[in-house]
Amino acid sequence: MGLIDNINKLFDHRIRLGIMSILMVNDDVDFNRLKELLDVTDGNLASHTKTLENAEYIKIEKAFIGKKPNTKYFITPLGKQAFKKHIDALEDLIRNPK
Amino acid sequence: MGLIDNINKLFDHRIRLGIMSILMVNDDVDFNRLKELLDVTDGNLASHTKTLENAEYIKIEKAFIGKKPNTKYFITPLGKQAFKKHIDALEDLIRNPK
DNA sequence: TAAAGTACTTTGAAATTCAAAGTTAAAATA
DNA sequence: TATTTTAACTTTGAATTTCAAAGTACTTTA
Repeated sequence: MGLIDNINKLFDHRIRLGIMSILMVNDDVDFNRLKELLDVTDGNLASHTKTLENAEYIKIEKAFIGKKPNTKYFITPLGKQAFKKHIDALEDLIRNPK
Repeated sequence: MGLIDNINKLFDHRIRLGIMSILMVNDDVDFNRLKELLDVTDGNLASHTKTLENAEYIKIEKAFIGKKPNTKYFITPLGKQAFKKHIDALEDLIRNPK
């Protein structure tokens, strides 16, 4: 087994890493806020959130705030767990690469 | 400026992350040892080391050990600096994503 | 009713990744 | 001496990923 096997491929990507990091510490974040924090285009953000959603690492909630449609993202328990494991693997790799 | 701008794209990739982590704590590591630690194919390892070499993050040294050719990899000061910066950005992102 | 905003989905091209096969040169073996 | 093996790649080509831009559907505001 290689050293990097516990590093989650889904989190190899900076944008997805950013999304997860943000969702780890914020109960909910909406589309535009994520877009602004990460400085990405709509389509790009949408495809990365979808990737994380397919893995059931995040979930989506749509609602109207006043008159405007609003989409919020949440991290799931599975996502939280996977992310923690990834961070642990990262720390391990960096501190302990034999 | 987005949250993830200080994350180095070259280190997004698990194999390159692994190579750098290993070279951060080992003065020199040879091709076969890297291959074994990371559990990758020859061609795959060669292309990732080349990517890091092109960025001048690592350097190569060829010699014969006894009768056998041997290739050693080292991290450069630039690479060390870039990697530290990346790790700091990662920590920042994870602890502080606003 | 026309224009603008939200949150996408689709598209298509470019970039990246990978294993496998091929290469080169030296070393060991027969 | 001829053949095989080993190290460390390079090349190839296919699959996958990434991305911005364009398109979509619905809603609100002017």
